[in-house]
Amino acid sequence: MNRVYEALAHPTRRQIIALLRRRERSAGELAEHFDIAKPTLSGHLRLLREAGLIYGERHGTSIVYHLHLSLLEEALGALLEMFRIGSERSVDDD
Amino acid sequence: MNRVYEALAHPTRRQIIALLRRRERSAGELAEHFDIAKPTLSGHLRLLREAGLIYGERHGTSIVYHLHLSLLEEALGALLEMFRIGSERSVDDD
DNA sequence: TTCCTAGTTAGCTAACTACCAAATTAATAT
DNA sequence: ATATTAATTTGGTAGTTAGCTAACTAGGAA
Repeated sequence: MNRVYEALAHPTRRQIIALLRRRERSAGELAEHFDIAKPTLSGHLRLLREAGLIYGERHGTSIVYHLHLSLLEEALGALLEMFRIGSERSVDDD
Repeated sequence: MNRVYEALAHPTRRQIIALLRRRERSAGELAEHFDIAKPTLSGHLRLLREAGLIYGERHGTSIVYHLHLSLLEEALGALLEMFRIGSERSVDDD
């Protein structure tokens, strides 16, 4: 879970997620949206992959990345739950 | 906004938020929950303060921290919006 | 004033992160 | 087998973060 929060901590990675939210894209397509070197982007993709937020499928020479939407929803749900937004505060506990 | 995500990236800071979600606490009370040196905790509090997620009020010698719930909700709302969970993907755009 | 408690700031080290260039792997085509 | 294209891994540097101890500041009490 911690990895998810860490993954979200970088603007580039949040934008990658936003882009994949619209549709799947190859690493090269994603690269066109950023002014950073390929290895740097590849590193961000690896981090997002390790956090379980995306996964890649090789199609010929290129690798197409997809968003693991279910996991993202789960993460956000956990976030909401953690802060218990909308629920009452308990009075008696530590 | 970026500061909010960065603030959420550390487990200790998320736990501080969770604790303050239940009720306000002084820095010292918070410290009891963690096995870290006071200055380290103070640093986390400063970071959360700079992200706008908490604020402190001095009461005598101690400083009582409160959660800025509205800002946290706003941040989570932005997160949901960013990923547009529940909405349709557009077909025509980049 | 002096002392005590609560917190923060300063200064430092160790560990980590972001980044790039160069080398490497993988798939396909010639 | 060789070449081409796409992407990742490796190796290195610069900057950042988390943690500590020691020193400092703020408020209240003796």
